[in-house]
Amino acid sequence: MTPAIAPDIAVARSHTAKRLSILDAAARVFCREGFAGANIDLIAAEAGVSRQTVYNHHGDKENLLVAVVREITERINAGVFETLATFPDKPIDLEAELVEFAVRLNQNCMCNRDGKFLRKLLQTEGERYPELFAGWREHGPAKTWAALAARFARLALSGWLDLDDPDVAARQFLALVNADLQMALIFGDTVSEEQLRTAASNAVRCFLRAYGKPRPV
Amino acid sequence: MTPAIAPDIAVARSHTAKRLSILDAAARVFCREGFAGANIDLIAAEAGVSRQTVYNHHGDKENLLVAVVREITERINAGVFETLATFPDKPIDLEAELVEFAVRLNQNCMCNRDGKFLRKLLQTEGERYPELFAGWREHGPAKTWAALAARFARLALSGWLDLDDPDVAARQFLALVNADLQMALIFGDTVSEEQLRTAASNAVRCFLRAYGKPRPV
DNA sequence: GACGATTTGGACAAGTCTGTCTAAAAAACT
DNA sequence: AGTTTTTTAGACAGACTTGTCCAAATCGTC
Repeated sequence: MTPAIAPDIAVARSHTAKRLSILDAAARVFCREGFAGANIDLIAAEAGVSRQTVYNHHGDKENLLVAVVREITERINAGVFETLATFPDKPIDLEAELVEFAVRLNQNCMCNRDGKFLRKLLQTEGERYPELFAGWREHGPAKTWAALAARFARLALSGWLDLDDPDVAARQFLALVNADLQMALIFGDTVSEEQLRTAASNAVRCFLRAYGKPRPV
Repeated sequence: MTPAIAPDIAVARSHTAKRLSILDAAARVFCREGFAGANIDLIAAEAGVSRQTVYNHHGDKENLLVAVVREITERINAGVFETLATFPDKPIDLEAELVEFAVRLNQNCMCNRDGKFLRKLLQTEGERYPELFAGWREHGPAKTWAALAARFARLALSGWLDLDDPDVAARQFLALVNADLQMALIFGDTVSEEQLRTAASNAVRCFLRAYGKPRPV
């Protein structure tokens, strides 16, 4: 078996490596130059691959965009899921733990490279290829909001929070967390961890002033 | 005098009309297709003008982008300034008046066509032409935040609010107001006034739960 | 009706980009 | 070592853009 499987794996490894390299370069270039301005020769060069190879792997330029979006969406969803699992369901110090959670959320989902790429691609090409992003639209933020809302609802039930509408609260939490980062995100600046922590801290303080309750027994 | 001025005015009127028509069409096309994808023939057609006229007015394609950004930035700044003047400095019913203010702010500044254009152009071309948007960056949102913060500080002084940091509160207010509109804004959907009002209402309720005080005497 | 400025439509060269094709080279497999 | 698959480099046609040029047409004014 091994002699039959090993080559497949080897092929798959190099094949996949090139595939990822191309998707990576394509994401960078699409993001930097926009779809129309993206040059396939440049993508190939940045991927360290010949142009023909790009065409071999993904056919069309439009097809390449589809593949890029699919790839990034999957990575982001994984990151969101992973981070949501670290939500402080049974907190000791709710404020501190929410701040840490917010920092993780931003680092893993919004502020990393994938987040920046997806956000920009959405803005740039979202209207032109609505069907491309329709999936993300429903499975991405909507799912995130719902999951976060469920966590907040639980905290409300166990007496930590006083909420009317957990869905609204979840959206507001995310909005507050990004309040101080708007400019940096729009301009694609890199955000230092200190900025991230300050932003999260401000956000959580406001959130808990609005919805917090004294620590339950 | 009139015989000397009248023709100038008439010329200026038609000249200005065409100029605005071109800038308008250019904004639409740049926004839809990105800088690289924007076609000058298309801009001319949408402006109802010949291509040569576009070149007569603005010379270069890059120059045209500069003119578009300048024009839109000015319009937006005017809208922000005008709306800020309607801030409820001496409220009777603070919650209701803040909601109305938030709705106006979104209608006049964030959610109208100019706001959408500028936001998208910034995302698309902000990194490529940083000097182009540097002015906006400092004079736009920074000024808005500061002005709004000053209004909130006044409300705190007169006993309506309990604030640590008016600047943070101002950013949070704006973030909250947009919390429910994120998706629509990213995808360029049109936002109904009802959505706007609900969003503003949720935002103000949260904001006042965090920072509000019982009505002062 | 004549004049001056602006606008128009179309032609044009120069450049860029996509997507295909080829034959040669490299890599992987048996 | 021999075979098969993938990759490469380069040439190529076709299409599309930008920016310029020019002669004809249009417009508002005198």
